Amino acid sequence: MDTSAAYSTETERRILQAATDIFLLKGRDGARMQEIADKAGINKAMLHYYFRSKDKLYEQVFIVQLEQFFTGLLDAIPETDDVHAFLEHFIDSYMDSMAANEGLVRFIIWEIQSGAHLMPAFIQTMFSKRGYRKPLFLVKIEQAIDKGQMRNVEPVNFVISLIGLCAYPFIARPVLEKVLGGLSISSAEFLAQRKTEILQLIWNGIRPE
Amino acid sequence: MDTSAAYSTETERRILQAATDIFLLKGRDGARMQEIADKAGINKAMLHYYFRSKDKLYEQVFIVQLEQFFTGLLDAIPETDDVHAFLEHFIDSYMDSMAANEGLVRFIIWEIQSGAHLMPAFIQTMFSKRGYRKPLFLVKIEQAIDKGQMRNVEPVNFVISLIGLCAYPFIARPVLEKVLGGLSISSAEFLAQRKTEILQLIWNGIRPE
DNA sequence: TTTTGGTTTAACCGTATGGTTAAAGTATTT
DNA sequence: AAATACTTTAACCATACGGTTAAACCAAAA
Repeated sequence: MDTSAAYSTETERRILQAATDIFLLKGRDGARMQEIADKAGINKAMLHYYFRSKDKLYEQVFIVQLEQFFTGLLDAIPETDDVHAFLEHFIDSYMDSMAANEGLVRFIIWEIQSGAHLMPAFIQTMFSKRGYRKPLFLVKIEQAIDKGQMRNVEPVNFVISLIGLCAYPFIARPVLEKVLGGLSISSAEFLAQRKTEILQLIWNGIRPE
Repeated sequence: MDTSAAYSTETERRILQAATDIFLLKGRDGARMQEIADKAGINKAMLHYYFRSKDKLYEQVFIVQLEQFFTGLLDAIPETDDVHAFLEHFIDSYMDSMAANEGLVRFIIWEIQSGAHLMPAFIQTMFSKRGYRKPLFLVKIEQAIDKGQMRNVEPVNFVISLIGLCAYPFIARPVLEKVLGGLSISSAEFLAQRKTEILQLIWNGIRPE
């Protein structure tokens, strides 16, 4: 994953890139400043010179990564009013996004399990950058219910269900791949099958009575 | 959570109990041997005397905890042949179990994200203790499909969906509780609502065509 | 050319940590 | 009671780690 976007000096960029690689692989506690420095090919003191502390460096990496991920996610919410097409498109791009970012998924889950302490700051950053708009997703659901296009589900719970169905295989990836021997969650075959199974389950599950 | 079951000496039991508390709370890397010793009220050297190393101690805690969790889970698979009742019962007991073991969920997720390296050893332990039997869950699904009680879903994917729908709120708990301000995932109200939403979604979703 | 200010390096520091050890304590056996 | 084997303790050890510092380096300003 490329993080070099807007960071001024070459050194700063190399640090952030190396820190990203290491933090995604080993987590906050598992990562070592020396290892990051080595990977960046610079002196360890530079890490502190540019980012002050391990915590601050981690926070930077976290914010950049999460921003990229959520930006991709929000941009993937399609505009169509057709419920089936909407679901199909969302499931498709959300799962592709997770399949392509194994390290990032692990990173986010780690952070969440540690209490998601950086989340509020991140949410604020996102809001200030994109401007607040009422969650498009919930609006779409309410509209679809009003139009009788879907059953009267509880919108928030429905979003949790949809995300859960898509995300769970990636969260549980290491166990699943061990238990289901040989199967690869990111393989084209599994992904395709999973996508259609989710779509069918949801589509039948919300069909108006 | 009580872990004292079959451990011989008082000291051994106290160590394991303290280690469980600390590991569930702070994870493998975050936990300190000294802290565990203090909590157990014994000398740090005892940890190594009885469990050799931090890794070995962690492994013991992990196996005991996971065994308790999965035993509870397997015992919760109801015997009924009625699909709706089966689903209702499973969702109910699975979610109650997760709601009551916040620390354990975090612990398992941590371990999974670290690569689930202890899983194979654990699975072997479980098999040797309970004897191998073909997963009851999959058998039930195949039977229900044969009898025309549910749509022709892909069984493994269906299990992943069901588990994902139940587990996701607990996995994402810290974010959800922050984003949905004030809401408590373990509250009776949310749990009840979530259970019925899952059951409805699944039940409608697998209805034969 | 000298000065200045940012950048980089190697060496160093204090501390926390997992782990060890030798000796003391305690129960059990002979 | 003496010997033996197990248990517990306090002190200690080596190392790894995050972080600091003083000096060197280097480019641009004066």
